[in-house]
Amino acid sequence: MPRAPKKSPTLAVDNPARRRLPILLRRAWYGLNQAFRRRIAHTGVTPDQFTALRTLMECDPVGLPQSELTRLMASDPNTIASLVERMNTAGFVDRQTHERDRRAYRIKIKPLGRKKYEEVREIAIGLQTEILTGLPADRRENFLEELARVADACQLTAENSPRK
Amino acid sequence: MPRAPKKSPTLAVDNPARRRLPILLRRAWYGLNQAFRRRIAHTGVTPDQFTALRTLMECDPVGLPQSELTRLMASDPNTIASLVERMNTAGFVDRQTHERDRRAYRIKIKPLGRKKYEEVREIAIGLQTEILTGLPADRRENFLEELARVADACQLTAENSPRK
DNA sequence: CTAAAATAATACTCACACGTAGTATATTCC
DNA sequence: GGAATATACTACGTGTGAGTATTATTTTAG
Repeated sequence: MPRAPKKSPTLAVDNPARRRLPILLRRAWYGLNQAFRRRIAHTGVTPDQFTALRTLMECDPVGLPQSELTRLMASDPNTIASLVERMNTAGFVDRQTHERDRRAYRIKIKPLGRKKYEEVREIAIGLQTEILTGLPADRRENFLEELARVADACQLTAENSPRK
Repeated sequence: MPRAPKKSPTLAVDNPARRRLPILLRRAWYGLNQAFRRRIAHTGVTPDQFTALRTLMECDPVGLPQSELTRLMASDPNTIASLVERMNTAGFVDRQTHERDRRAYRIKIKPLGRKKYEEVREIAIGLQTEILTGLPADRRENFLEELARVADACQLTAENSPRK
């Protein structure tokens, strides 16, 4: 027996008539990042630097090893190395040799970094709130839950797609 | 009269205990992009180049002005200029002066570009399918619909956050 | 205990996001 | 029709993402 006809004819997942995950993710991320960058440009902090500051503020009792910061930011050791270097130059963080592992650094946020974080955080909260008004209030938590699942899947797939 | 207690106490929208949109979007986009880059590295095409190829394939009767490509990719004129230059050097596209506006270019996809597009497209479809299995099948369309709303809101907010 | 493997970071490279400033061409307004 | 304005693009600089290769140190295996 043939399958029952579907409500919509079967289209390839990349058919322009359909909603496509990569395109939507790209547009959402670029838009959010761009809006954020513009709104915080006057503070001298970039979006990625804010991510690092937030990570340090939330996880920092005595500072984080650079490798741990890399992991928490779902980023790359090279990227974080230069990011931390700029933030060190800017006086946002302090970079000391790790006390038990002399290969490693321990990154600590400095008072100026805390001050910048608090300043930018207000703007970040406003922006996130503004964006989420695009969804009905009773859909938001569920949407974020599903987005978290997709994010997990993306990260897992990246880890399972080796460099070669 | 005080407000009735809520099921969960009210947390700031950026409280680490909550799901946060910027963090999830960042993780999803970086993961997806990284997985895609690794899987197509052997073709010599980058994720952004594939986005350009797709845009040209889907909208191209006689080629697109560079500014139109910029708009469709939700990107920046400078970024697209260098992207197109690399793709021109690689032989994926052709860049001619626009026939009616001598300031502008007309970007056309070349046979090699089409071939690369078809090759990478298969991988892109596989990846997108793989990621979406992280969501129950009956949730996918709705999720994409809501993500599209969020993407719209992000893009709109970016446009309304002027450079200065 | 020493050789091999794993780990933390760096250096160099390219791709790309995007800001500012400048050039060339089009359009508009008086 | 000529000046002001708008548009399409380029040149150049900074910040960031990420791959390869290399160095220093730690851990592990034999």
